[in-house]
Amino acid sequence: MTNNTPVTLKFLAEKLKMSVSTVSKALNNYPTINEYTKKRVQEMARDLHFTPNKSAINLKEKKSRIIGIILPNLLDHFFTRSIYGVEQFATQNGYNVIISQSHDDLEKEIQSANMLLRSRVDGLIVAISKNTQDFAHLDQFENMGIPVVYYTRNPSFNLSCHKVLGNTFQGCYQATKFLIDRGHKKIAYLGGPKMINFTHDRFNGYINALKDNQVPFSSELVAYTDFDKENTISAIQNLFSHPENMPTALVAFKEPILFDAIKYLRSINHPNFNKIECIGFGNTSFISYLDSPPIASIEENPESVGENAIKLLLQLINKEIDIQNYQKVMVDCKLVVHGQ
Amino acid sequence: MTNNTPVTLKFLAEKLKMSVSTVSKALNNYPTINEYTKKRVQEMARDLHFTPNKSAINLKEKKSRIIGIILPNLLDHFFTRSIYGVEQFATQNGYNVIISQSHDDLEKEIQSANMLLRSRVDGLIVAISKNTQDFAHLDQFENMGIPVVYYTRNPSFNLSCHKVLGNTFQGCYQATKFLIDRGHKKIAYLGGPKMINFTHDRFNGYINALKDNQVPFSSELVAYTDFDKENTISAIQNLFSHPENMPTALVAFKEPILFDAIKYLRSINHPNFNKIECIGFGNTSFISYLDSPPIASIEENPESVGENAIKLLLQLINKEIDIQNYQKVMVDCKLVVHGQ
DNA sequence: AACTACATTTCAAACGTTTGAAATAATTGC
DNA sequence: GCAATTATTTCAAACGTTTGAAATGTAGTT
Repeated sequence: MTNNTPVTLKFLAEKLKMSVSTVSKALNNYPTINEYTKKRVQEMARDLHFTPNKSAINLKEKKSRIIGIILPNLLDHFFTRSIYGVEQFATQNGYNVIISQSHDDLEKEIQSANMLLRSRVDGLIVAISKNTQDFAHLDQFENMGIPVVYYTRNPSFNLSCHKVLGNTFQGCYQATKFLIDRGHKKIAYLGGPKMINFTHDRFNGYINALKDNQVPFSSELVAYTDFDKENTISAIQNLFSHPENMPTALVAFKEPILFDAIKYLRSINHPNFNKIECIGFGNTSFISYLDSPPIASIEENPESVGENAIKLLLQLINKEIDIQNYQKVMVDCKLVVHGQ
Repeated sequence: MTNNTPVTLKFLAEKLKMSVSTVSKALNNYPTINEYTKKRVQEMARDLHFTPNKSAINLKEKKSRIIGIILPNLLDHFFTRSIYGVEQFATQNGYNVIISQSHDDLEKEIQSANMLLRSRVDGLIVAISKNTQDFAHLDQFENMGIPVVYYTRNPSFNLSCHKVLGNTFQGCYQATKFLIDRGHKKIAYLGGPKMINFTHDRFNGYINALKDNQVPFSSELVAYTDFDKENTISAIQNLFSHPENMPTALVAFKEPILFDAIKYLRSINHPNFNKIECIGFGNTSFISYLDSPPIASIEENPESVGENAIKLLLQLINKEIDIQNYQKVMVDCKLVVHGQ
């Protein structure tokens, strides 16, 4: 049975023969309302399935209790796992979350931003697209007093924004150190696209681990790839083409690249294949299905990154931190060694 | 520079020394408004970064142009891919999407439903949790005239609801037929949790393919597992424990189960391991990294399932289809044969 | 009975938009 | 030059809620 008259406060008030404000206050448990009245109102509201209209409340309250998230896509487990952290904490604090994918396209990112602005989100969490150079569409939010927290992918050159990042330097340092401790001297580094901001941090983690442990650096042991397969293969070929600098270990920027590397080395029957120890960022369950799994993974703790982002955002929303007092939060990575 | 006075129609009106209604109509391109006036208003709106308040519009229009989606989780590629289809088509038609995860928990699903109801979504797309038996929280929507489309996971016993489903019978039939055509007589079937509604459809696809091709059926070739690893292993052990019914091929309910199966068979060095041909539902990019990949995958076309769901939902919202005229849409699977 | 004190309820305005009806201004025809 | 049209703008109510101020009701005190 479809109910035609929507159940509003007014409707309840008429049924109960009292004023709208009494009904409202009764439902919101105002101390000035008589207990018996409250009970009557709440019962009626329940029986008639009264559902408060959020639009009306938002309009009155001038806030939406909605957090917007913009991210490149939902196919990357890093992002979906990070959402888990955001959602969990947001829900606990009475906020809802609208997720919008940019598909790594600036135009789509702008659209998403505008729609979230119209929806008057109380705050925004964003991982920018590969192509975002101009930030007008995101600066709008701060101009309207709506806090923005950049997470993971962020405008690295810009210090005037809130950021929550994986400590990708530390992660890469740790991985490299781990390999050094296992006796490797020729550790290859396969980096990601240079335009992604933390590419350099990871490289620095690698370099510093070498330096701190007196392992000589060679540029022959470093190559970069975007996420394109062909590109990755040629980068690996490059890495393994210098006899005097033949890698015995590999640190890779991200999981799919790492898998491509492992697969390639296996396919060419590299003589020391089973000696080569690999580590990459990311730690999907799929690893357990590989026949030659990486020796360890750099777990980026996406849930924790998400949780830190929403925590910071809520502090900004609640003005516990001034919006101009720009914060930078680093979330450590954890080296997960895979069992045999 | 943070702007304190929010830019509203009223604010624009004062600046321009005209009435709020003129401003509103100018922005909405009413034919009765003078062209020059429109231009002035639109310029001012642009310059002052006027952003219409969606809550106010929703309240007035009595619709939100928001579609709600409830699904078990975002870690499953089927769901994230399906969202792509929904989002794409929704955006094209001026709708936004709020995604909510139930984490396969009924309590959380109820919470999600209530929050979407308060948000006055114009329609709901839902894949129910494993434990959803009672539908009161979802029936609310239809009672308020808000259409609901169940997709993938749905209340199978209930005919009075709109459904969009993968044609899982056809997918499984096709896969089984493919294996029969390759000469297999002993094809094992590894099914999923019995409480998921399409478990039976898949099994029927398997059975019917056997029947239609005069391949004798044996219950020794059938086993079930929930998604638990141990459970899966013991199911496989079971399948391969009958000498007179030793499988030479396998159809698996879903990808992780399939991978577990392949891994196990490899680990025990099954004598005919490289002869055993496997197929499973799902078609992730991981497959390319496996050393013993499945011979084919049953591609469920999640994007298409999502797109069909949102298309149907929009037709219901626009009353092109009566809400009581319950629809069932089936989306065919496609067998993707791997490798050379 | 009159007053105070307190408990409870109601009034009325506000949030930002839309839109049909009414008002006003500009143009045309004669 | 004035009525009749037509073009353009404004008025005012409505959407569903919240909330401080005002009004009303009740009980207690003298």
